[in-house]
Amino acid sequence: MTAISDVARLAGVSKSTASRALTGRGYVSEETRRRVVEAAAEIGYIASPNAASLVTGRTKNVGVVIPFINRWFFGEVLEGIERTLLASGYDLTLYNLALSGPERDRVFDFFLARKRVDAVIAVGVDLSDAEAELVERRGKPIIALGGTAGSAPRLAIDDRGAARLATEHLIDLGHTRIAHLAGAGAGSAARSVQAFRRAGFLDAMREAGLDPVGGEDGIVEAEMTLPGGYDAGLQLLGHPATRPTAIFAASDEIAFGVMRAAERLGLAVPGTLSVIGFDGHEHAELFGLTTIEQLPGAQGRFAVDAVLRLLGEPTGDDDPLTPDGLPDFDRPLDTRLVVRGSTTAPSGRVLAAR
Amino acid sequence: MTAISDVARLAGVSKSTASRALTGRGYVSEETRRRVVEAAAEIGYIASPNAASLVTGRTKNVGVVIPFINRWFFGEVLEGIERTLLASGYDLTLYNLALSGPERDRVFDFFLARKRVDAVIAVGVDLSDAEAELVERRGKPIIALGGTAGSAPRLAIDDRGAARLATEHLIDLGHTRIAHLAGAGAGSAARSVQAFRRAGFLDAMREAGLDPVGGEDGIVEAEMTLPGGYDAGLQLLGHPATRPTAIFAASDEIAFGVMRAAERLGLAVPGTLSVIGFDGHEHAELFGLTTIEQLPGAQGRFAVDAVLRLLGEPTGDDDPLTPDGLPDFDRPLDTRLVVRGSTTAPSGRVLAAR
DNA sequence: CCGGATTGTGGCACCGGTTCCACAGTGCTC
DNA sequence: GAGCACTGTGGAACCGGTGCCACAATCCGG
Repeated sequence: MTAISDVARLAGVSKSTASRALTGRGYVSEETRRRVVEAAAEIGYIASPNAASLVTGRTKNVGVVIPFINRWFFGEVLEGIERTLLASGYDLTLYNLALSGPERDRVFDFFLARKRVDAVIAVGVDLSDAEAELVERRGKPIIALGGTAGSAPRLAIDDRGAARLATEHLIDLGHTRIAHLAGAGAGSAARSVQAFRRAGFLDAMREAGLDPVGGEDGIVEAEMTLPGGYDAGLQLLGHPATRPTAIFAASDEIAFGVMRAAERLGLAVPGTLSVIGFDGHEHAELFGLTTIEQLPGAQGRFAVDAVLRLLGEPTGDDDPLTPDGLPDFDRPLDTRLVVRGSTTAPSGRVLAAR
Repeated sequence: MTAISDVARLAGVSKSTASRALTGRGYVSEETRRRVVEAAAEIGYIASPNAASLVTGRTKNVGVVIPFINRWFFGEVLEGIERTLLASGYDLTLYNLALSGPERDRVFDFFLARKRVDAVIAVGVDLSDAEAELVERRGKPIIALGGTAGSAPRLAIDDRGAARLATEHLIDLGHTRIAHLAGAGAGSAARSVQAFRRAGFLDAMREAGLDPVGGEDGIVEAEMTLPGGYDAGLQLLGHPATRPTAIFAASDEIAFGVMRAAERLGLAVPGTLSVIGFDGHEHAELFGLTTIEQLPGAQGRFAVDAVLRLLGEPTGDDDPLTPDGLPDFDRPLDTRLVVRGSTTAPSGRVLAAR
């Protein structure tokens, strides 16, 4: 266990000079710095971040709260965050936060409130005001990515507008019997991504004067996974009489499940059924899925940039997004409609049947 | 910023007594403990892990090195690790380690060598002896899960034996024209999972006196992703003359890609082509994929248990795996063959064509 | 040539805990 | 009743750095 005092002794300087030489803060002559650095290398000195954090109050560590790891969107975000933090010399502490329950409270009380992280990035979760305040009161900024965290700055796409766009794409193609496979929870949690997408769907339908097809109140909920989409798809497509000619799925994973269900039922996509997804999943191209593309990896990087700026870290980015150097939290993140083979105009046969 | 001295003052005791009362170490009367705990709660005291780590040398933090996040197997492992660590009060610091390159060196030199983590779990990577030693020399145990880390203890399935079993399943069904879609790198990195699976395939083929079909030397390599399997599948299945009747894919994701390629080419699975995968992917059931199932989530928990034992942490597990309380690193982790609809006996037509 | 600014260095307190040691009181054994 | 183990508590050193302050030397402007 080599300490900085060992380095100092070997280099023939005081602890403070050694510290200045190694951190680059304060005045040190070039000659002295060289000697200290050499001494450190010679004995394999590695600074203790703990000791440094204790006095500086900075940990060079960012906490990431994320509800799922094994869903494509979240995995991409996490990868983007990880790479960017690493490049800036920050560690990433992962909290795979369940949506609710005692485990969740524990994460806040026991983990996040402690002084281990400098900031928190909350991905795709809705933190209550109390939860957010618990962290912020301790001087740690929070950035919400695709969710909310009390009144903390929020980076997100325009889910509602994009969902509306997706639905309008189907309407423009001539579909009138359109269903929405909403993400589970779209009805309950008012501010969730699922709820926004559902609202956007309803916006477009209402404006076009169309009634949603399927389900009890016109919308079927599905777990945001491929099997979830499959099950909901079987349910929705099971009865020929009430079958829609087009489906807007709340995520690409749901859409893949629907396509699988359609295949199982012998329904041709897009011949008999058009499907549009949401996310821009990496498999969307291979399966020819029309979708609303967003870029989760880039969003992760973006969130890290924002956090580092809040921490006053130089980001080396000489083109700040706004004059004050902070990103414009009001501007939604980029999305675009990518039209592929899974959507087309409704077939004459089906139109006639209607 | 409340410190333990504030708690001590409020409770009318000394710092040391407050510390003992809160950590539960050493003698404190029940009455005093109660007063201290109350005082702590009253002022919202939260201990600084930094300060504690500085003196105890323990960080209650485990580093996880993992090459991919967005591949099913790794995502599952990560989730399993995360939950288990959290339940034991440990933090998880994530290092999304690329397979090689300067970033990789940086992770070792800059991050892992520092004193931030108590131990390292290396998932699906092959750490060189030098890399492993760099960490172990600092007194931090390493556990390798499904990879290697110098001479560190290793938890893994029997990839070679399981691959052999998968291949034998195809042979038992009567297939003779069998191809293997190996994971990219199976040829180069000798100790990789891909290489073991490839070897197991060759074991079975050799024993049955069969020559592998397809590719230059009888094996086609694929990225271990769905698109990777799709591309390799198109290539392998493109020429009717050399087309195999069965494929053993090195991962389920490759297998899904192959099935998609077969669909594109109009080849029925399993009618014309049998496919067996490897991993037990959560979508395998939905797609009727025969596979070698392993349980990555459980493996992650298992690795954490092993690490906590190495750290001398009581795990509350009163049924240790071996008498010394450490898992049996020589016994391979569980796998089993799960037969579903994607494999069957070769059709007469194809047999005749041969 | 003098005085203030700048550069370079060492000493020391301090961050917030843990732990060792000393000491006092209590209960028990012989 | 002496001796000892055990319980309970406070004082102080210490973990490994950082940063403030004092001090010396050099530089530069007027």
